[in-house]
Amino acid sequence: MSSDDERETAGADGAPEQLALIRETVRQAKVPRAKPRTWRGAALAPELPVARILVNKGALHLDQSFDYAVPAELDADAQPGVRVRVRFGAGRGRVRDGRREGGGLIDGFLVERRAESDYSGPLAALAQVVSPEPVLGPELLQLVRAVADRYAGSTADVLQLAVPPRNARAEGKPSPEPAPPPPAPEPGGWTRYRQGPAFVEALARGGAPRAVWTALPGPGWTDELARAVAATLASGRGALVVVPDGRTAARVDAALTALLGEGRHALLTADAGPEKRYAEWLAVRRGSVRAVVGTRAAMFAPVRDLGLVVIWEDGDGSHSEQHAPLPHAREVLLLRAAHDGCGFLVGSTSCTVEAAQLVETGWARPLIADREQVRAAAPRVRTVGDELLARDAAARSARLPSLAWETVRDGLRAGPVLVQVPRRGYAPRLACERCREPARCAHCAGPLSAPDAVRLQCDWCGRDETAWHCTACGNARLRAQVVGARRTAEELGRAFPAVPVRTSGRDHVLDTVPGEPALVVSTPGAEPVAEGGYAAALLLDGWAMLSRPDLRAGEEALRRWTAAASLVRPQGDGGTVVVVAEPTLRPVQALVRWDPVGHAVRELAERAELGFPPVSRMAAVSAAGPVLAAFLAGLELPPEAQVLGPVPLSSGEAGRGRRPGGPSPGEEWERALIRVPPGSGAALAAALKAAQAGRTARGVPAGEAVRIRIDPPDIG
DNA sequence: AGCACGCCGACT
DNA sequence: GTCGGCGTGCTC
Repeated sequence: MSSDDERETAGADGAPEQLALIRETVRQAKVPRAKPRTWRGAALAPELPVARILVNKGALHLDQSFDYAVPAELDADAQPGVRVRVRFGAGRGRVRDGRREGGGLIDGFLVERRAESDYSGPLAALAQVVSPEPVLGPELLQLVRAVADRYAGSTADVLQLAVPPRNARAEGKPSPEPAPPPPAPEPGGWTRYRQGPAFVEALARGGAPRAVWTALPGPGWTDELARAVAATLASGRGALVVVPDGRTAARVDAALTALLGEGRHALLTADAGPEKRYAEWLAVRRGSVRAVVGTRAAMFAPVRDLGLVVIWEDGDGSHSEQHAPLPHAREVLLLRAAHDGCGFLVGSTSCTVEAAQLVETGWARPLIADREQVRAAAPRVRTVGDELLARDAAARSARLPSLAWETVRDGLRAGPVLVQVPRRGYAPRLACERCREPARCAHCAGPLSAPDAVRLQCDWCGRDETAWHCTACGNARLRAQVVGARRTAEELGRAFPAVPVRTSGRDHVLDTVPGEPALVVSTPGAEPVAEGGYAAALLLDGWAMLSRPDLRAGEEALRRWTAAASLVRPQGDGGTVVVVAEPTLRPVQALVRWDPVGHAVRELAERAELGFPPVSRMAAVSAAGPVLAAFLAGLELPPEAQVLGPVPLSSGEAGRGRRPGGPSPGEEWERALIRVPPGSGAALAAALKAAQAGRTARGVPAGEAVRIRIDPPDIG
């Protein structure tokens, strides 16, 4: 029991308790718009005595709000957006001493004050206004609802992501005075892009340009990003930048500080403690800071009068929120841009299929550099196929082809050399033995797997494949692709004993390395920035990346290679990249040509042809077998929807850990995929949400949970 | 999720 | 008659 609870039960100053409701013996006949006049001797707020509350109870209802009466003494504080506590849940309540004892106190947000309630029953009173600080404004609430709809999730779940927990100390301190808008910046590095200066000028003029920015390799992008933010501020509006991790946030933060000085922007990352973080968030909400850079939780940051939203490196997996309903930062920012009519920028040295789609549909325009700019900024990229691996006698000790060997050796004379090695744990997938085309189901083009050594089965629709042959070359033999390159890197270190070896990986990530010769061994995404750029990079994880059972394997490999290669000096300064991968593969060729957009456009065309996301919208629904069958039977899907499966979920896929609502050990869970054509995504989400709401309204036994995942990432 | 209400069988 | 089994439904 909290101290608040005790205080109230004791009735010390007890105002809320005095206001307790007398249960009416006979329930009022259905009189709509009942006024909350069922109080005994308690004064209500004279104006707008009804408060609409979103209670913080996720599983209970998906969207519903509840009306409470506003006691006169809470009238002033009970403004829209404040945090409140209300009694909720005890059925119709026990009556004792002529007073109604409600359920426990739970947290909620006051979203509206009204004159009357639609609810016909007697209203309970607000128990407490936690603080008069309005934290949930109408724009943020609208966004929260839009995200909940987009992902077939509950408003309460999204609210938990969007509004940070309160910190009383941070709330007590006033935020700084807002700074006046800065002058519009010069275009700086944006002149390297054909439409770059126009984009920045449009922002400075108060316009809302939308663009997919394929950033040139090298360190220039942070300053360019800062200039886009500064231009937005110059127009008197706010800006929001979401980046994949704290390291990147720190780099953008530094660029903003260099351009704008201190105090004009907030840094919202998990690195700061709760008090600091909440203080920053409040400064944004109060309007004293107009620009934000942060990691994915910042996608909800309540920036005043939003003029620009930016997502950097939208292909990075950390842009997917880990909590229900698992929204993706790019999609949330798209919702914000659509609703607020603000500018939108997705930037990366690579290009996702989703970003390419934004351009193809005409919603956004490309911000790209001419080929000569690319040539001036990019390193030289060369490839080595694995057929050469073991043959080279000179490099046998490191099991490296001679080209890779020489590149490292030469690079080490000029500076640090980056070696990208795969992380462990990539699942191998089946591919054509001859040409390595991924094996796909003839019916739905889902990925094939071999549950036992004999049969072939589709992971999506569950059909057995009895006569597989490669659609690209006609071959009928498959192979499972497996790799292990970490040892190669270790041996590489031994092969250059005079050179320091530094590693950067999951548990120990380096920010930067000095410009002196060193071998820097890193897993993808953890590459340190080298002062002055790397002299060379060796990308050893080709097969591991391309063997992942994932639709995005090619795009993801290219993204990680491009990100690493972008840290290497330009070709003109001797920068060289060697990628150990089959030179004929599309992502490898795209890297050599430095053409991430071309790659994404081709992938997009292929996805369209096969009915894959993001051209179609997909949802994964999983539950125990019979529960799933009943759920699917009760769904009122749009007619164009196609249900694939269900198929049994392997225990690994079924759910990490034992989160509530997930399968318990030994339970047989299944998964169905539902796909709809472009334009029907909202209808699909609405159908799923309605079905889920129907179930949760009457409480669901623990074993009967149904998990819904819009845009499932793991559909192979 | 809790919790109360309600409609059934075995007790004083 | 009335105590209490848990099946159903509501929570402003």
